[in-house]
Amino acid sequence: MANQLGFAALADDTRRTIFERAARRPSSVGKLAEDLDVTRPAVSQHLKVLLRAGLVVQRREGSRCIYQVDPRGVQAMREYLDRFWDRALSAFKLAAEQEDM
Amino acid sequence: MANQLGFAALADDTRRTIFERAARRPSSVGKLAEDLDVTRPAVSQHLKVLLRAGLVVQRREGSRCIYQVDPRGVQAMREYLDRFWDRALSAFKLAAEQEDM
DNA sequence: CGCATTCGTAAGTGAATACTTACGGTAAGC
DNA sequence: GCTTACCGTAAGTATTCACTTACGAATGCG
Repeated sequence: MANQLGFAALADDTRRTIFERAARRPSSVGKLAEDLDVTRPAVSQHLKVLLRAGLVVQRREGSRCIYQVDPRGVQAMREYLDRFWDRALSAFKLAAEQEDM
Repeated sequence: MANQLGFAALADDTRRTIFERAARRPSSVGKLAEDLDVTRPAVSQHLKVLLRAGLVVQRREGSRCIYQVDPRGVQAMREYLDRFWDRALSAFKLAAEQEDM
């Protein structure tokens, strides 16, 4: 859930902005689309991607749809990345040590 | 240096594989392309993206070009992500507290 | 010098994707 | 019931992007 999808979901500028807005406060689609140089349907599609990546959750409130960050997905993504960097750096250090010999 | 470029650089499967190989040991382009289902020029192009993201560095060795992980870039990317997740989660918690009142 | 190795890049192609407009469907207010 | 607000999705388009083949430049070796 938190690997390829997560990277791809946050690789887009507009989508990352939407995610950060949803993190600031749970908001409706129309609210998230305000002052954003893309149309509301575009925001809907971006939210769909963030949903599939497990980074946000949705909740109906009357006729509006509220999106907010899913802390579990964020946590999972964060842990995956920590392991990712750890592997990269530990392998690098190992290679550096072998270089010295 | 470590934001949009970093996300986009690691969003691609092939590129992430190449990065992990370069992390395991400094390698030439041809070595990185071995047993990879893309051609060597494709690997060259991927390395260019990783370079611009500051995740790897290159060094000439005779006629070969050795690529290895840049720990500074990795560290910078990691710190950027830590702040990114922290902002997202802290805003969520703040919103959750206001919800309780 | 001739030839092989290694690499980067230009040019072209097909697929993914970010975006738009148009439309239908559901909930709220009169 | 009718209109309005809010939203998701289908369809189409333009751009991005990952990939290939073809070529030229730089290094090493005989």
